[in-house]
This record gives sequence, C-alpha cells and structure tokens, in this order.
Amino acid sequence: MSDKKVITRFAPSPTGFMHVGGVRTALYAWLWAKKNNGAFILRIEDTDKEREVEGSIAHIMESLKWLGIQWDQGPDIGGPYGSYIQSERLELYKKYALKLIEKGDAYPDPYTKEQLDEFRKKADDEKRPFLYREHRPENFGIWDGTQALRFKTPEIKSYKWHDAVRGDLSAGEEALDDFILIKTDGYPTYNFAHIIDDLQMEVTHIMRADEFISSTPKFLSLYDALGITPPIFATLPPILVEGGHKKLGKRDGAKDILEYKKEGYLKETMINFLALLGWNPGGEKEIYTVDELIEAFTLERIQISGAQMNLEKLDWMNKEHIKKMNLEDLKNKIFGFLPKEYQNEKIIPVIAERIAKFSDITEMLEKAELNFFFKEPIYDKTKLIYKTSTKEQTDININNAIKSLEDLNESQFTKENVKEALMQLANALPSRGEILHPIRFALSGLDKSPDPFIIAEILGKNETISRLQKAL
RNA sequence: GGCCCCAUCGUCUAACGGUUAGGACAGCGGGUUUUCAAUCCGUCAAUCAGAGUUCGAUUCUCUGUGGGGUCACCA
Repeated sequence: MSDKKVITRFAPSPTGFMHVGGVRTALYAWLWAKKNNGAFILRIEDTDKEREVEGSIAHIMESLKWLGIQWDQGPDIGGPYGSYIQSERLELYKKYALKLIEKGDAYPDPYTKEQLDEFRKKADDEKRPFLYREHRPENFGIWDGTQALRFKTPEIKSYKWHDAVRGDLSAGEEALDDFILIKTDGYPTYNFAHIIDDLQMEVTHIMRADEFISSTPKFLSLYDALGITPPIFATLPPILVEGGHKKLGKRDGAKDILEYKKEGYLKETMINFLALLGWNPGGEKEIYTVDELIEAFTLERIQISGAQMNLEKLDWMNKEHIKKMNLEDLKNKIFGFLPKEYQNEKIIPVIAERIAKFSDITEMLEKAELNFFFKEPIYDKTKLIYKTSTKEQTDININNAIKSLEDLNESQFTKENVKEALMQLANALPSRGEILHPIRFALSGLDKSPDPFIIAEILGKNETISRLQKAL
C-alpha cells in the first residue's frame, strides 16, 4: 500500500432518513479514516432530483452528528475540493464527459425511451439478458446536451479485481455495458459522478454495500478509459431484517436512526453494536468504546456474509453501556424522561438498573412503578401478610421493625444500616420474608419493587416509619 | 433466466489444516439477604450435503443444495 493519506467518504443520496445500514457504512468509513489519521468526507449525491426528499441533508447530518461520526470535509464545512454536493459540481462532470467524447469513449444515445423498452422486451422474450451495447449505433451524432450521454465500453472483457474484504472477485463480459454517464436532464448518473468525485477528492478507500459488486466491472471499465487507478474497494455485508434473510430496507420497517436516539439508546451503544454487526476483531470482548474500536478496526476482519439485526442484543448492549455511565450523565439522561416532581437524585440508581433504554422510564411511569417514592401508596392490606405468616405475626413484625428503625437517627438512615437492623430481626424468624415482605409492601404497595432497604433510604426515616405505622 | 456473491449453535460470532468446535445474546435450570431488576453459576444448541486433496478438513478444490444481490436516464 502506498503511504498516501487515507481518505474515505460517505456519500448518501438525500432521499429520506438514514437507517442502520447507511449508518454502518458511514461508521466503517469513518473508523478506517480515524484509524489511519486520514480524512473522512461527507458528500451528498443528489443527482436524482425526482427522488430527492426535502430536509434529508440536514437529517443525515444530524444523524451522523448524534453518533459523533464527524466529517472532516462536507457540504456545511467545505474542504479543499470545492462543493460537496454533486448538483453543485456539474461543471466537473461535464469536463470529464467531454474528455471521454473526445477520446471516442462516449456517445449520445439516439434512442427514445420507447425504443429502449422495446429492445428490453425483445431480449426478455428471447430469455436473453438485455445489453444496450448490442444496439450501439454505428455512427454517433454530436452530443448537444439534450440526449443522454453513454459510455462506450472500450473493451468487452471479463474483469478480475481485488476487494479488501472479499478477496479476489471476477465477473463475465455480460457485466459490461454502455451505461449512461449524463442523463437528459443534465445530471450525471451515480455510476459516473461518484467515480469523478472520488478521483478529484483523492479518495483512497470506498466502503459500500454488496449490491455494487455486480456493477464494479462497469466502473473498472470507466477507470480504464479515464486512465486512472481505482481506489481500494471494501465491500460490506448486508444488514438483514431481524428473523429473516432479506436485506434490511425502509420497506421492511428499517427505522430512522434518530428513532433509536428518541427511544433512549446511547450513541455509544449504537456505535458499538453496528461496528460489531458485520465486523469482529477476534477474541471475546464485546463492549468497546469508540477509541477502542478505532484502534482495533481492520478491513480484513469485516464479515463477508450478512448479519441479522437483533434488538435483544442491542438492549443488552445498551444496559452494558448504561452501567459504564458516570452519575452526572446518568442523571441528565434519566431526568430527561422524568417529570419535574420525580427528579430526585436518589432514585437514579434504582431506575438505572431496571431499564434497557431510557424510554423504558416512560413505561415505568405509565405502570405507576415509581409513584410510591413520592406519595403514599394505596394497597390491599391483606397482601401485607407473607405467604407463611399470619395477620397477628405480621403486626408484631412490623412493630418490631418500627422500634428497631427508630433507634437510627436521620443521618444514619442509609440502606446499609436499615438492612443491618432489619436483617437482625429477619434472621430470628423462620422465614425472612415474614418481616421483609410486609415492610417492602408497606413502603411500595407493589408486588414487584426494589428492595425495602433502598426504598427506606430514599423515603427517609420519617416517611418510612409513618408508612409502617399506617400498615398496622 | 444470465452474471455475481454468500453458507459454524435460533441470532451475532471465534477457531496458523491438528481444539472435548470457544464466547456473547436469546432460551432453560439453579444460587444469591422477601418480590421484580441486577448479579453469579450451570445447561441446551452449530461446521448445508456429497466427492476430492491430505496422516489429518469448519478451514483448500470441485459439484450439488439453499440463501442473497444485480441486470434503470435509482443510488
């Protein structure tokens, strides 16, 4: 490999939101640039004005920014190569188009759409693949810009090439055809524009999904005609729909990546998860920081077969990253989902260990699982009695608990001290639940809740004893 | 249909041609100071099939099967 500076790019078309597939492509390109102290370019491929969706560019940038995938050159911040939006680079494509015409490697397409459809239908009826080059006109007219401009494939041959992920690849002659360089609307096609841009922007590595393998021979033929050495190709495996084997796409319910943000997945989780969905450094480590990923990332270890999306694993991974958060960050995240009156720092750890993603808090609120921290619970008193106990015994146990807790002063009222005091009583009983259950239930009013010690600490001495007395 | 790509537990994956085929998620079963959560331990579970090369194949080759991609004036 040369010692040329590594330059990668992510080049989405602004046709809507980004889903995990696109994000992962961007991530890998970014990781590779970072790893090599190179540059990462964001380029907008807006040459299909029909499919363009208003607001997409802002949305794409917002998505990447959320994840910390920061570009070094792009539409908003510019860079040394002019505009990073293809529709603003038409002069450049035209320049290369004229060069190809001059060399005899491009010609205006004389056919109407209807004529082409007919050719296609005929090939289809004869069960042959349609090849435009079989209809290539003998004499070319002059391209006046109103016709489509086609590439005149200089040599029909079978291509072999190397892919950093897939190894050696090849394709038959059927893969070559005279494809369109410039459309009748004056915009270049992807096939043409991306090659010119990558050349002009000095891109060294192209990461892209595997649907481009079959058109690579066409690209190679164009690289040949232009007399340039292609960048290194790294073909990424598809992300598959969960539970299926189809490539994940918007119509399969692929979500806007920012939905994951809204649901309260951490950006660290998404990066970690997507990095490992289709790449693996070997070994058994699964939780990575971004810096660790940059350090470990290699093209050779990108997977070649598709990987299914897996929300359960994503949830697990988010929990792991939540565990690694510091208290301040945790507080900010959790309070973002809590109403003002519930924003008590003491309940942060209790919530943190019970959620997979932060939007789960909303669910906890809906199920009234947090109310008891802030107001006295209303409950069915018969449920205070533990399964092996009686009403009389329960009263005695609660009374003993109250006495014992009253010995602790306000500042000593920590979960450790409460636990010590109560366990002393509990251990003297045939079953610890005979006292621990009624206390927990009296404090929370819930069948399922955190343990009584932490609840007591959060409520404080007065409130704890008051609730126990009411239980009697 | 032509061309091309892929193939290890249900899922994500590991394994210089030599391992009892490892880990993680999910599942199941337990332990942990009462319930849920968390945590710990255990357990179930895979090399698509058939040939070939080799002392030895998950690994290399071929064929088959299965899955996927692509054949646009979309990217």
